[in-house]
Amino acid sequence: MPTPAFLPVASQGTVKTLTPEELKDIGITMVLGNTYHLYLRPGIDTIEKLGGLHRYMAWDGPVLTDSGGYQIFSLARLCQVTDDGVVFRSHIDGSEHRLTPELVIEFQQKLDADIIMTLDECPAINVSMTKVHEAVERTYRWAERCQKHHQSSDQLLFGIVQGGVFPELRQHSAKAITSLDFTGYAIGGLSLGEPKELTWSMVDETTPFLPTDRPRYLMGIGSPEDIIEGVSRGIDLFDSALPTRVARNGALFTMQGRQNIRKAIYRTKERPIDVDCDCYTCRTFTAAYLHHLFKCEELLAYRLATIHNLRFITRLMQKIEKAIQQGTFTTFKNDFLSQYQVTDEEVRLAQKEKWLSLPRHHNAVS
RNA sequence: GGAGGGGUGCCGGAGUGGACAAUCGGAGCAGACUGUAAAUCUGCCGCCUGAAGGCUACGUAGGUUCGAAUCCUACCCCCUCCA
Repeated sequence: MPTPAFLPVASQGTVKTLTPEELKDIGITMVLGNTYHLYLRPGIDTIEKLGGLHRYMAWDGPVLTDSGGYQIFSLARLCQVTDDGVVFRSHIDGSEHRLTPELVIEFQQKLDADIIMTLDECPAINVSMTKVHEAVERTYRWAERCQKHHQSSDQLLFGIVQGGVFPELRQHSAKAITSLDFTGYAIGGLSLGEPKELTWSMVDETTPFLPTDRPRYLMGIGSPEDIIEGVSRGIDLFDSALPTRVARNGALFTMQGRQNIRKAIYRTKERPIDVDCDCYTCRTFTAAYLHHLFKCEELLAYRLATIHNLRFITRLMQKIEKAIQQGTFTTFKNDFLSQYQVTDEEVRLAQKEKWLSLPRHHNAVS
């Protein structure tokens, strides 16, 4: 069973604001690139000519590239999905492009990533069961084509399970995708706005169908509390833009939960943002100084905050690993979650209300 | 001494008889962010209140009017120009 790992997002060939050296110091082992973004800019061939993504971004650790399936969802206005593939308009200049399962495999080969993903269709969370069903079927057919087209033996190809918030579709997709022989299996299409309980129940619908001897990758999950939940459900790999994005917006992870460094109470706080943390930021600067940098929109603020949040996550992963080895994971989980006070009840209910108010044809929540 | 311009909420700055507690910025305060079109977005922001509602407000003091930040009179202060 592999050690649980978190991959920071480096869509454009960079974990925003950090150098590879800093990532190493923080303890990051693998990063996530994005085929869609790198295809549009600078272009897959450009990166290939320059020696592949590792050399291009000066990162000698492993790289996992996402296929661009998520962008079909997040840039839906610019995309049109057919059985053949996706026709989309560039969000940069409006030019038209086409992505197919085969092209996506070729692109990722040219990028020379270590782990690559099949092209999947990731529908928005509030679409009808019929549409999600279509997406599940298409994702399966695309997975088949990706696998057929995948020749390189030194690149690991992962398949992706879809199914929205519908238990039967999750199961169906999991069975279908695992009928194909992939090195690892990902659970996609979650954490798109649905309530947490639903996210986890969908994970629980899926995992029983995944082979126990292959890594399981929960895509797009990356808050501290969610990583712990995921690990407790047998997930090995996580990625998310959350730790880094949230950092740039002033939200910092601490053992007592997420804290907004721009809050007035930090103006004069002489201690580091998280006294338990060993990151460069916490070793060197007071919360008051960080607060000031954020207020002034100084560029250093974003770097220091990103360093801290990523270090918080890598330390969390280390603690998780240790707890698993010692057989004390459940205790660790309970201790962590009780200390790391997640969103309060009021906020949770507001989120649920928001979710219930979303337009949909079939409501998966009873 | 004369001529002209101006004084609006924490700041800048609209408004120039009713739809104004007052556009819009900024600052301030709080919240969100999960396979990154994000150094982004949202809310609050005179006082009292959870809200309904009420109260006090546009330099000061009077006045005109059903009604004034907006019109009139006087005064105070600031800026520019001429002596």
